[in-house]
Amino acid sequence: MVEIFKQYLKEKIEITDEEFEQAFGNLVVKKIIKWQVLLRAGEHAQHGFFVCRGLLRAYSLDEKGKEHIVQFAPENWIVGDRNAMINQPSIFSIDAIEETELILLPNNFLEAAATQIPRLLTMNVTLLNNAIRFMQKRISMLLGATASERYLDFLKIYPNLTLRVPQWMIASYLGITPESLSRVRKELAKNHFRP
Amino acid sequence: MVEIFKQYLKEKIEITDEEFEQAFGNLVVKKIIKWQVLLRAGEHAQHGFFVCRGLLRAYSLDEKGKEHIVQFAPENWIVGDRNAMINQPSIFSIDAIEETELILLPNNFLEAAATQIPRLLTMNVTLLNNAIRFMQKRISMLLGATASERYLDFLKIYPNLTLRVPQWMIASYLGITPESLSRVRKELAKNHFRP
DNA sequence: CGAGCGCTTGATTGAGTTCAAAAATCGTGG
DNA sequence: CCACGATTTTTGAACTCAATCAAGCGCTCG
Repeated sequence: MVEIFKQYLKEKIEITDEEFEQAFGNLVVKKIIKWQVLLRAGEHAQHGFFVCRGLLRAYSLDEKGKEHIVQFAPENWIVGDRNAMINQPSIFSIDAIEETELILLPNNFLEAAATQIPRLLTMNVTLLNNAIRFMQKRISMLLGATASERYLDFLKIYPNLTLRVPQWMIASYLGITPESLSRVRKELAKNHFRP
Repeated sequence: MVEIFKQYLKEKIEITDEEFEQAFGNLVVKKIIKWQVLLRAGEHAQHGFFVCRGLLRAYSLDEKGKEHIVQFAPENWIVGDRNAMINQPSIFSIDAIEETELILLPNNFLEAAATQIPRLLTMNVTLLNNAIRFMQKRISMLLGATASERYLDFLKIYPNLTLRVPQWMIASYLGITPESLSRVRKELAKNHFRP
């Protein structure tokens, strides 16, 4: 499993096997079952998570008790709570949609590892920038797109998740009801759309 | 004007006047008039901007030609395009809602200055994390909140912008029509709400 | 095998949009 | 400083997309 993370890093930055060992020798791999909770809103996160196999989701509850899925994290995604960095409770929860194998990334693991491999800092900034651009796109979409546009956008971003995520969760990610999503899909099917 | 930026930095990190001079001696201050454009979507951004006085907005256009305001940047806010970091064209435009005095922050100015003051890197990461949390909150809101909830949220985030930003722009930020915002305000006023 | 969950479908409702036009505010030149 | 034209905001009426409520179907897993 750690191999997968090494591969991921190698795509982002040049890193030798020796360097990897040196900086990430003691990574902890964790295997969790479906629906297992990794982080509960209000708690202080101890780790971020790199997904080797499986599927996680990050979601928040609004005052009305409604779930809003902020992000899915399939293979090769990192998900975690940014508030941990400034010692604040998490605003969202994280749990597993499938049985998942993941690597625990302690809150400041990148900063720590960077004492050995300074260019990890650059990578960290790149990752953060990516996250920001991703969210800016999402905001633009939520501001303007109709239900079916949102669904098409979801398909683009997470091409192979359609069958792995239950529809009511996709609906929650899109900010529409499961009923609406069902109708959107029906409409698209009628117009010969192939997912 | 540079004084304001120095003050801003001092609140974020311990920095002496000497250090500031050393790292930021050659900052460029720019004064722009109302409606002047600083960055056009599709261009490659050269700078981010720190607002000393005035008010900027970042907005994108969707395929239907509709404007979506991603962010306002009043005094002491930094706004810029993250795509510049990875040499990609900007997805949004930035212009001035008021006559504005700002400081140009060249794309890698923080990394450059960090050669002199390493703890600037930490600050950079903190800023990025803040941006992410801000956007996560915004996404949660857009997924679930009604028009009037959105407006109340806007008032909380930008308390003193109500009179400085035309209503049609606030509406664009909230993802509703100006007409709807007008009705929301009417309704709130009826219920003795004081802005 | 049946209880429960997820998905679909239908009918109804409602929040917000659209279109139109009046009222208020702003800004600019005389 | 005022007046006029343009822009912004408000108001009204009709409409639309998606939400809600409700019921039925099909699957799975206990």
